[in-house]
Amino acid sequence: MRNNFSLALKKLNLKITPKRLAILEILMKESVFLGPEEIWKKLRTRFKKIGLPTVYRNLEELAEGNIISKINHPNRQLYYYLCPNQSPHHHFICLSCHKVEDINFCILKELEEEVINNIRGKVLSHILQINGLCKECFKERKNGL
Amino acid sequence: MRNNFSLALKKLNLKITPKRLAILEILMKESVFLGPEEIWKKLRTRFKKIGLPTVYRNLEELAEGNIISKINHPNRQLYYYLCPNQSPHHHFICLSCHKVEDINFCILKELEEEVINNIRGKVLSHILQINGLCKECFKERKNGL
DNA sequence: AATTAAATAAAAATCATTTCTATTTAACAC
DNA sequence: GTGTTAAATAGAAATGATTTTTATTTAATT
Ligand SMILES: [Zn+2]
Ligand SMILES: [Zn+2]
Ligand SMILES: [Zn+2]
Ligand SMILES: [Zn+2]
Repeated sequence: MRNNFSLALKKLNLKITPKRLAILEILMKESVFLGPEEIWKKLRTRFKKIGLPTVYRNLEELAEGNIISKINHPNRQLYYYLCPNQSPHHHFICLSCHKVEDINFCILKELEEEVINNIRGKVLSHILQINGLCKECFKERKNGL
Repeated sequence: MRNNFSLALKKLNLKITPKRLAILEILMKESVFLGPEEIWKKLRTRFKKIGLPTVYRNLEELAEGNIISKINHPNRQLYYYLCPNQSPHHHFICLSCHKVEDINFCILKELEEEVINNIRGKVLSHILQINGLCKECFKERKNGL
């Protein structure tokens, strides 16, 4: 996987730096979305010198290059997620525990058809995200915990 | 329509203030999404005393009450839109001229089915938005204008 | 080893948004 | 209309996540 990352970074003309790889490794281990500050804290256990702006910058570049995906959180802060699933799909995020799960369909085709036929414009990007409570968090809330 | 607004505000236990109605009137006239500062500038032609925090607060309350809808802009700033279309649907926004157009389908049903069957959690909210160029802006860009 | 452009640390700035407090106003009862 | 009360507001100030800046370091290439 480290090799895949290196390859992906090469393709984007991003240098393969230890910190960049560490950010990807941290994200890869997680099934929840993480914010820049959380990632920074984890990085600081491995690097004695690492600035928060470096984390912000790298996350932005990686998202720009579609290696990681940005989460649309209601609190409007930045969160990122590295999805192992390569096929086009969308995400369910748990607002309680931050777990990300795949929604196994992508509506891009239908959307583009609609936009071409009715709006006669061009699609540049689309957001589809479901916010809710995962199985475990929903159960807990039902039980009043 | 002013009466409809008053009724809607009543239902939300929000007082019917001139400024609140003015914000709704401004948004109703527009086919583009507007930011708090743009709305504030328009309001200042009618009210000599009006604070920007009042605009922010009101927009938030109106969005919370589903009278207006929040736009998900890539620049992550706040924008709002008052849609005349009451039926459940989603929006195409033009990143160039800020026009909002309706996408005439809502995928809430399919999403909930997927979440119930596969994720076994609860849907609290969902975002579907298409960002692109409207007919006019797309034409302009094609022509290299 | 030398070269060069990209990446980084650290400090500082930014600026959209929110909070705070004293004052005003809408809604309601009389 | 007058009085009462809770909500709304103005204005000033604070907030804090994110971005910018600049000098230094490092990855990649020769
Ligand atoms: Zn995924
Ligand atoms: Zn959860
Ligand atoms: Zn347009
Ligand atoms: Zn609409």
